[in-house]
Amino acid sequence: MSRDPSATKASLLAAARVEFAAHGAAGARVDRIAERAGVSKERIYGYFGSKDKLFDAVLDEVVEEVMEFVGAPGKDIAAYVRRVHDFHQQQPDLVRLLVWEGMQGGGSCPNRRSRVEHYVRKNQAMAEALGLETAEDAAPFLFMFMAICSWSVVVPQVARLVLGEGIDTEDGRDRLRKHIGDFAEGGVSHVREQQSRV
Amino acid sequence: MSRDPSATKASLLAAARVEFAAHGAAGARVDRIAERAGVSKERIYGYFGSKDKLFDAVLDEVVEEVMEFVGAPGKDIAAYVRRVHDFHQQQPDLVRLLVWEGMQGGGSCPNRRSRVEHYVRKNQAMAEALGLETAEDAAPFLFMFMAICSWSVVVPQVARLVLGEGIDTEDGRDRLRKHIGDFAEGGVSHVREQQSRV
DNA sequence: ACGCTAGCCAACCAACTGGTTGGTAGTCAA
DNA sequence: TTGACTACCAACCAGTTGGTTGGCTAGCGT
Repeated sequence: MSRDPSATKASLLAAARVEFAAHGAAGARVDRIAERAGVSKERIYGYFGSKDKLFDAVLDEVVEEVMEFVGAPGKDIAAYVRRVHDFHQQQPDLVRLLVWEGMQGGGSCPNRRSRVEHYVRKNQAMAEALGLETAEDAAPFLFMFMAICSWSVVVPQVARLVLGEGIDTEDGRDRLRKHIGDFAEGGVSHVREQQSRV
Repeated sequence: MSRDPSATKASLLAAARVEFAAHGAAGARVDRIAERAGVSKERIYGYFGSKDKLFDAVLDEVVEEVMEFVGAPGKDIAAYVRRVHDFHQQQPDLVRLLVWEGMQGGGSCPNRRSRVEHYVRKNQAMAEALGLETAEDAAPFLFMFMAICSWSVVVPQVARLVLGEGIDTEDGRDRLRKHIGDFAEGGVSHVREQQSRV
């Protein structure tokens, strides 16, 4: 074969990402990953040590990636939220990986350091956009945004049940998109009002 | 043994609920369910036919249950949302089962009929509480509420990362609780403003 | 040219999976 | 009591799993 370690590793990582996003760490099959990568599964153990460590590596990579893709929030918070929503809709991998991790994981969190750092930066950007003093003040907003932007990829069946078959249409998706943006905007301004009233 | 079919069935159902909520349909182990129920696993096949059908039965039961537990929304929408949030926090089973279903399921939705009915009723109650004309208008709000109320049980690791270790404390949870209620309230009023402006 | 290291794989393994089977024993009607 | 029916279980089965092993070979330094 091509005998190119870094290419093999990358191929494995890419295949693992598809598999893990689809089935989670527990449901993923090592053989399928190897097959999709066009490599012997032994290489997984050679390079990553174990299935779980491979999962961590994939998550790391994706989290890193998202930093580049979604720009910083601006003044128009509804637009930003709509952008995030679009991103998750088109590229559900990140959300799915995070949800798998949250649902299957035993509470331990690999790569804590770098991930905390990542969110601190996001919170700071958010604080600036919202005109808040500290990153901690912005955190709950970021969390809410993630929730409303991700929900329809996490429980698509519930979306169909609650919102009707309409979400499978262009028009239905647009309506939800708009709703999410406006909802977020209203949520932010109202919470800020409440807080400043103190 | 006790030789009481309905009791055996109930025991199996209860054990399955714990197992499925913890690991999902795919990750659940039939042997563990049987063992926890104190019954031979053959009974699962005798009563329910298959692992997947047992999952559906559990989901049915839980969805039915939640109808009783969470009361109807009133005028104070923030209070209602806080109540829902508390419910999910204390009893994560329903959310977890729905998320497993959404993440693992192939799009097919068992018991569609009764579930659609369930959400139609919820949407109607919501429409009434919010003073909206139709159930369809209320649906997106219900969906948003579910998202923000469930998110911290779906991705607890992200919650800890974004919001800081504080959420593991009484105080931190209270702050998030309040934030969610206010956020929802603001979201509702702002979206309604936008809509009436047309 | 030669040896040595590292990338790679086919074949293998023990453990575990969902699901089945043959048979035992309570229970109820006659 | 007998016979039939149903709840039940231990043992079993074939297929699959994550992970390992022994050996082959490409490519580099010498």
